[in-house]
Amino acid sequence: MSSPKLTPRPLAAGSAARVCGPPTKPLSARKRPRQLRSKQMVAAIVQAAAEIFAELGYAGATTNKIAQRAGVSVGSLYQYFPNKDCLLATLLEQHHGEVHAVIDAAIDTLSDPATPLHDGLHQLLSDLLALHRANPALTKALSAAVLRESPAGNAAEKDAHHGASQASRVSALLTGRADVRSGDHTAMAAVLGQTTAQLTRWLVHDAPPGLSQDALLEEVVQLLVRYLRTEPTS
Amino acid sequence: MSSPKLTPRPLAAGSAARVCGPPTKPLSARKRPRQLRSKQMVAAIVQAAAEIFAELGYAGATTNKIAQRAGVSVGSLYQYFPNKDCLLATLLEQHHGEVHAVIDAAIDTLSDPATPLHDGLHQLLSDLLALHRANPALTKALSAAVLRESPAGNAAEKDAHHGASQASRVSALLTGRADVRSGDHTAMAAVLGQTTAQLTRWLVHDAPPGLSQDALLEEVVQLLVRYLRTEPTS
Amino acid sequence: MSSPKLTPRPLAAGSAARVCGPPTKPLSARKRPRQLRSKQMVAAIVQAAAEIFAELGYAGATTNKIAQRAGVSVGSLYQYFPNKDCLLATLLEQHHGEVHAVIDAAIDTLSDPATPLHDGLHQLLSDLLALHRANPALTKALSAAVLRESPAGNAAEKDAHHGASQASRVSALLTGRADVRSGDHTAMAAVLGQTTAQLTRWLVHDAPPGLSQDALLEEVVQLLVRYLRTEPTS
Amino acid sequence: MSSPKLTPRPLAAGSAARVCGPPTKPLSARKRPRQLRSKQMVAAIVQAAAEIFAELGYAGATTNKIAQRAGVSVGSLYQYFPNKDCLLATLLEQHHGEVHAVIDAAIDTLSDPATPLHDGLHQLLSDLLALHRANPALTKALSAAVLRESPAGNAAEKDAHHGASQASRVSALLTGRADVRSGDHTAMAAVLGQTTAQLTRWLVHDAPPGLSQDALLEEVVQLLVRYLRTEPTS
DNA sequence: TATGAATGAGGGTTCATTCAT
DNA sequence: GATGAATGAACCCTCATTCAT
Repeated sequence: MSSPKLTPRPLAAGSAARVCGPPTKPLSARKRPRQLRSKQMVAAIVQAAAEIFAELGYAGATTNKIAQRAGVSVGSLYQYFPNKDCLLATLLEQHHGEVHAVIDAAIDTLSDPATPLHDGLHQLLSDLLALHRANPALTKALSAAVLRESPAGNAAEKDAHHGASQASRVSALLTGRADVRSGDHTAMAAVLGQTTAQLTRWLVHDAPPGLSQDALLEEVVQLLVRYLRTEPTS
Repeated sequence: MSSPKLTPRPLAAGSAARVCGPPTKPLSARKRPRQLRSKQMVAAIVQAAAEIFAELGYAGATTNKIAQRAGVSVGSLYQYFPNKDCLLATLLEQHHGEVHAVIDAAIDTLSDPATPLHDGLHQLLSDLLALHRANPALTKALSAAVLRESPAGNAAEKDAHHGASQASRVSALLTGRADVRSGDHTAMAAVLGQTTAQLTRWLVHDAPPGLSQDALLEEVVQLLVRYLRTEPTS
Repeated sequence: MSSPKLTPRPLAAGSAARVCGPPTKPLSARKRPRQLRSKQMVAAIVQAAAEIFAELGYAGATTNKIAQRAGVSVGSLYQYFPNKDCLLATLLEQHHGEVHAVIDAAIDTLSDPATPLHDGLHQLLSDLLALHRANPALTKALSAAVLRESPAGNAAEKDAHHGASQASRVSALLTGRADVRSGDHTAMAAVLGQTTAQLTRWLVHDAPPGLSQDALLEEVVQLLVRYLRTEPTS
Repeated sequence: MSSPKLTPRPLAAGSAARVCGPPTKPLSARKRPRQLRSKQMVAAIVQAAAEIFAELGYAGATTNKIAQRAGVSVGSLYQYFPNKDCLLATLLEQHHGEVHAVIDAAIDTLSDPATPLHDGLHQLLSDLLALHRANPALTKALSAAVLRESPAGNAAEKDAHHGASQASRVSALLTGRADVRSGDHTAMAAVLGQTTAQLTRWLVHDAPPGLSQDALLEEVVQLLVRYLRTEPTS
């Protein structure tokens, strides 16, 4: 520090290479009951972390507060999450999983040529908004945390990987749809993805007052639709 | 690295909401020379803060390091910036100033009907990118920091205010241009602004590898142009 | 690890390379008063450390306790001693200094051929005993601490170096005295040194009950004298 | 590494001075098999403790690591050794047992007037060195640990007791040998014992580089022989 | 009796902020 | 004003020990 130090710590103690997240070791049937306790404990900790991060932000959160909120001792927390960063990584992974699920669903929907571009994108954005609105404070805290240098690169990488595979699916989707204009579909998919992600966050966390959310949502949909569609010819 | 305590020190009595930034009090002619020293000092501190934040991020930066880099004592730093957050706020304000200047220029350019939408927007994005690229690490650190809860709400508000006035100018601009489709120009201006801001950040800090920056930039321009323009009729 | 440190911990906690001991930077005349305060502070901390180590041992001692005993804040302690080990190293260095002074004096005394071997050695042992008896608990704690792995190798090295130079002086001394038998004086000096050091500790800390300290001291002197002297011929 | 708290946990009521070491309670014939398991378990734990102490030192060792190395649960470890210190005490006792065996052998050898003083002492030292060299790291760790305050006074006392009986045997031996000079044989035995013990440690753990171990060993033998023998008359 | 998850006091260290000089 | 030594609350994390299973 690792010290408690940096990412090092000679850590400091806490070494760099430590793997994150609750261990998912295979276990004998004999251990079921403990296993159950573990699961519950991990769940409680993760839930508590989500709450505390949402309330105080990553920096303001302390492992002791999280443990307390979870109704658990710090020691137990550290049994399952070797350090604070791993708590964040876990939450991030979870969040990314949800986001990716929504996106996958949208990809599926839009893979059907019968689905109008507009409808598919509207659905996607609505779902993402719903996701964020389920716990706005948390998603905000997570957004803030990812920007810190090397949070839990682990989660980041995992997400990047998954994101990449989705990007190619989206790219293929664009190519496959007749109502999408030609162009560099790879680049377009990337722009599409970022725009969706960023504007969703914006709508949830910093929506300009005085404008209806629905109207703004529709605007964003328009932004995307008009970007993608073939020029309507007379 | 202690966390940004929400209630750090027992607040000194009567310091409910300390104002940020270097004091700009009017002063007697007698104090001119000191005034000068002050200016230089403040400048040195701000510069040092920019460097340290860029290098270590907001959380990793310490007021002592900043003071040292500035060649000044911590005490002096605290004379001009009542706390760490104010340093951030100042940097933020400065950055916002630069951004708004670029935007204002773009508004001016696009106010000329002779300027093609595409060209004006391309210029805007190029300039913003240049701005970020001048010190990517810093702008990244600032981006990360703004998301923390209550950074220096002060700066945020100031920016919001200025942003609002710009938004209405943009709105008017849209209304004034014949090549912009009709619609809720207020909402469109907001979407336009956010998209520009977020995608600029994206291009500078997280551009997807394997795609040319220029191509992506052009894609973003397309995104905006197609969003705004009237449908091209045959 | 820890918080978002860039150069982590790890720190393991407290990195290896940190230099120990109070800083001895040259300073302007202007800083005299502070300098004085510093000196006093360092002295108080060292004294407190000596007491606490003596009372609780190295492991049982805490930097907070030491700071408290010194009437100083932990922060100040860390201003002068970057970590706990350095406190130990300082104490060790100080102790070694005293020991070496005593030894140097004995070497000088015995360099005079007129000084009987017995008298010189008796004096040496008496002085060393007095040194240990001045603060038996501390010297015991120090003895215990040096054996820990890599305490503050710094001090150890410094001592080794000084010790080596003394060893060669002793070796020369043996060679120079007519009443010392011939032999491998280098090895003899080493044996002499170790025997002196170890038995001194023994006499102070673990003297067997029921035997007079004086008698034991004389025995040790005999041990050394008989080891060194030429065989008394009839 | 937490320090050896002197009053760690609120002492369980009525556990004023917990006895150390594996319980040696007499048991029914029925329990034989368990008895066997116990023996093996204790042996495994002791062995593991020896390894871990040797590798990490007393302070660096943790009961969990020891249990793991022994292939046993912490709980089991605590069943046989009420606390960490007892592990140390056990190891110490074991080591002392071995040392005393060597010493007893030497006493026996030297009780034979036909055995030259030199040869007997040389044998003694050789054997002690071999003992230490069998596991230098462990003996070093043990040496370091004994110096801590109140290690397991238990073992210390036991050793002291045994040591005392040996001391008197040695004293008698000295008195009985014609080639040993007259004097306070009690004191001489004590000095002899300590010198042997300390210099043995020294030779194994801190032998000065550049000098042959054999030569040093012979020097130590000389030290002792010359201390004890009657003056060789012409 | 064996297990190992759970506990939680306490440790070393950091750093925003103050204040005597 | 300027300085920087001093402060001390708080942080992350460890590990000896307990106890439900």
